[in-house]
Amino acid sequence: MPALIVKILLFEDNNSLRQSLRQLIEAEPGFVVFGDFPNAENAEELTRQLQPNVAVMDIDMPGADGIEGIQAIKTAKPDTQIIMHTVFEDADKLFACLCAGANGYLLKKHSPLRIIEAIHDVQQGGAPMSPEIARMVLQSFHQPARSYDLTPREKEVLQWLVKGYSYKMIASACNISLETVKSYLKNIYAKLQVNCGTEAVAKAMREKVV
Amino acid sequence: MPALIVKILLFEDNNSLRQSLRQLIEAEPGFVVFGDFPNAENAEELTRQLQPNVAVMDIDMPGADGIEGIQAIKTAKPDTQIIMHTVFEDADKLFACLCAGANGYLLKKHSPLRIIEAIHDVQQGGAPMSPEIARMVLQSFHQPARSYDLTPREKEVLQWLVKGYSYKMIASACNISLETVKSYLKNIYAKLQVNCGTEAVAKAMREKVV
DNA sequence: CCCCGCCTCCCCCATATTCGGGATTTGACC
DNA sequence: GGTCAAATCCCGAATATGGGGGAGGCGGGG
Repeated sequence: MPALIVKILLFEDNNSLRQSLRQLIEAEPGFVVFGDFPNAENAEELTRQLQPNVAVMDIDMPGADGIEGIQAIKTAKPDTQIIMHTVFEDADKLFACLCAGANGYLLKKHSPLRIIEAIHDVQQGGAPMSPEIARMVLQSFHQPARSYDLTPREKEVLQWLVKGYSYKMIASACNISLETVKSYLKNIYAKLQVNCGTEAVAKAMREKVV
Repeated sequence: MPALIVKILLFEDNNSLRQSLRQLIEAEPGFVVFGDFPNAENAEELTRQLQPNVAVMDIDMPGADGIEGIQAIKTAKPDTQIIMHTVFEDADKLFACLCAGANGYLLKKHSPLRIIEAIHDVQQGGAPMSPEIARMVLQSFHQPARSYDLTPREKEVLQWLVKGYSYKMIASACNISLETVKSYLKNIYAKLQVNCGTEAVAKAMREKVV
C-alpha cells in the first residue's frame, strides 16, 4: 500500500455528474474514490470508517447539505481536505463553508479538470479557489475602517473598552482620571451613535473602527 | 493608445531586484512600468499623477512601508490592483495588507514569473496568492466556534447582547422578564469567564461564540 | 418515581455606567 | 492676539449592571 494513494470521497446530488466526476478522478494515477454519495447524510460515520484524505463536496443537496457535510467530516477526521464544488457564488454560503473549515472552493462553471489540480493542491498544503472566490475572500477583509472622526485619545480609550476594560481600568491604563474617561466615552458614544458600551464594542469590532 | 496597455508601478527597496523585476515585467507585451521606487513615500501623489492600473509592492521598505503604500494608493485611485510581493509569511503583516486592500499576495520564494501571471490575474478580477498564503487566509476563517456549553436560550441572549441590545431590550426581544435576562447574563458571564457585558461581547465576537 | 438540567421569575444591594451640565489648559493655526 | 480643537478634570442624578441569594415548573433519563 504505497503512501501516495489519495483516498477520496465524493458528495454530489446530480447522479450523472457524480458518476462522471468519479471516472474523471479515478483516471488520475494515485487517486482512488472510496465512495460517492448523493448527500452528506452519515458523512461523519463514513469518514470514520473510510478515513479519506480528500472530500469533494457540493453544497446544495437534499437531506444533509454540504455545510453539514463539512462539519461532520471535520469532526470525524480534522485533517481531511475538503474541496467545495458548487455553482454558488453566494457570499453567505461561501463564508459559511469557510468557517466550517473548507480547504478549497471551486465553481462548477470552470473545467472539471480543475478538480484534479485542486486535489493535488490541497495535498500539498494549498487552498485552491476559483478566481471569483479568491477575490470575494480578499475583499471580505477590505473594510474601509471608518474612523467616525475620533481623536487619537478617543481611539485609545475605545480600544481599551474593546479589550473589556472597565472605566476604572481604562483610567489607570491611560493615566488619566475616571472623570476624563467618562468624558471621552460620552463623546465616543455620541460619535458612534450608540448609547452604551456593549453597543460601542460591537460596532467598533464589526466596522474595524480604531 | 490601445486599451490593453497595463500601467504598472513598482515598489521594492532592493535596487537590483527592482531593476530585474522591471525588466521582467516590461518584457511582457502590453505591460509598461510607469515608475519604480525604493519605498512608498509619495505613493498617493504618484498614483494620482501616473494613474496606474497595477502596483507591485514589497512590505518591508525603509521610510514608508508597503502597508502605508496600499493605503496611499487606494486613497488616490481605489481601483488600482495591488499585488504584494514579499518574503513575509507573517500572519499579522499578511492580514494588515489584506485589510488595507491588497488584491494579491505573492511570496518572493516563488518564481518571479508568477508575477506576470498575477498581473494578468488581477486585471481579470482574480486574486493571485501563493498557496501558503491562500491556506493561511482560509484557515483564518476556520475557528472551531467554542460553545462554552451555553444553553440555546443563553446563546440567544448573548446574540442580542452582541447586537448592542440593553437588558431591557433583550427582555422584550425574547419575551421574558428583565430578571430572567439578568439571570441568564449572570450564567453567561460565568461560563465565558468574563465579568461584564463589554468583555462578553468582545470575547463572543472574537471567538465566534454563538 | 426521582433527579437534574433548563427556563423562568423574584428579592436585595452595591457599584458602574450614562448623561446633563460645566471648566481649564495647551498647542496649533490664521 | 484671537480662535478652535483636544485633552484634562469636576459635579450630580437617574439608570443600568453585576453578583448574591432562592424557587417553581417541566421534560427526559435512569
